[in-house]
Amino acid sequence: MAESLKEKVIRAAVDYIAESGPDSLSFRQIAANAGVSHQAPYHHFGDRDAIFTEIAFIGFRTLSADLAAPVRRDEDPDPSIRLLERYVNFALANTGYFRVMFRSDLCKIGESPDLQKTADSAFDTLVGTVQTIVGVSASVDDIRVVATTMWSVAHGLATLLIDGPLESKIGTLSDRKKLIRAVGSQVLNGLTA
Amino acid sequence: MAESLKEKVIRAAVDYIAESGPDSLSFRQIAANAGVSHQAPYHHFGDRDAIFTEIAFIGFRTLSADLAAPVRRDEDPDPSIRLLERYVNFALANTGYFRVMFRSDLCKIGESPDLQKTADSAFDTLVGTVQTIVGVSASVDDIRVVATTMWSVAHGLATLLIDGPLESKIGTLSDRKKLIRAVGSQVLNGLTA
DNA sequence: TGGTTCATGTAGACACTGTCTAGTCAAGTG
DNA sequence: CACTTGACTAGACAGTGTCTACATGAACCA
Repeated sequence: MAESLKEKVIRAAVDYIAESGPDSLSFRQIAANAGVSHQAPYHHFGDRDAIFTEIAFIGFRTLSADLAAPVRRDEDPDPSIRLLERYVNFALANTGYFRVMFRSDLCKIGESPDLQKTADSAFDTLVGTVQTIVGVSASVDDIRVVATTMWSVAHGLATLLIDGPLESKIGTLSDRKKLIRAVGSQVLNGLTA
Repeated sequence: MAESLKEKVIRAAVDYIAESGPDSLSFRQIAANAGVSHQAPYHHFGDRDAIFTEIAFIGFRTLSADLAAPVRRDEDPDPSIRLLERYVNFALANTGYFRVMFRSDLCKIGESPDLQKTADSAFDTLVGTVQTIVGVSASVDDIRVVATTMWSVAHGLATLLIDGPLESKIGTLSDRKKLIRAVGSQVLNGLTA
């Protein structure tokens, strides 16, 4: 089946966002590139925000699936490092989605129940992984703190890698895979202490 | 001395960005609010990007000063928790600046030597603090990894707090000061292990 | 079969935006 | 005095999101 206009628009938008950010994204330009009138996309998305909501939705669904996927052979055996790696790799491989997912001005998570549910499920996957790390006997507060720590590290590392300032500062250690694992084992020390 | 138009424009822009993000910021609106023609601000800033560059510049200068400030009595005695607290507090108290500083599409750090220098100095302050934590005997690679970890945690925590999804997930622990210190001591475990 | 509905598209208009260009006006300077 | 300079106004332009009206063709049903 041929790609529908809706899919075409999303793909073009995500590609553009990964390249140049969401701000200068022009609906009309995308429509023109697709060889279609400037109003055609509006039949699939109510307004400009709706496309960002859709992009965030797909993004959270993909992230959730990535985090919950079965362990592959080439991944780190430690679950917390693996979690960090998967989160950062998702962000780097899906920058167009990632850039939108956490921009509260672009997609109002609270206003779309579907989006809210998908975002929650991604977070639940993360909490579930954390639970296997700290053990079932841990208190609710402990789990929350560990989950927040893990999420912060992963999100911060991903953001800093994507938005640039990190790579240029870190220098020789900028081999990403090595850097991610080094940071992961650093944090891991704290979790198991 | 009365506030100049340039200062007025920056303050209005930062206030707006903290409230609604940088995307929908309108130069013309700000000019109108200041009771001035739509072209007046352009006399102080070459184009739309120039104001973001200026905002980022002030932001990095402030962050650098905050991180390097002498220890106050009400702050945590542990230097790494204090670093985390200061970084996150800066982001929460200066959201308008923070939102711009790490948006590579808004302010091209590399294109402005002044901005580059200020951003570097903020990072150097961070690395300096890390050095006092891990000790002078640590290897360069170790310092880099620890600095990256600290920066990632701080940046991720700040971003997640500002952009929303964290507060609603963490629930009872959402008292920010407590949360920040809990995450800090979690990571601290890893650094000192 | 013929009429209706509906998804999917086109086209024109509107207000708003950043930016370009030209012009105004007062303060300072030789 | 003439001239420059800094700070501002004003008009025009193309590009944008959005509103509205209209076209078309497939699906559905009496």
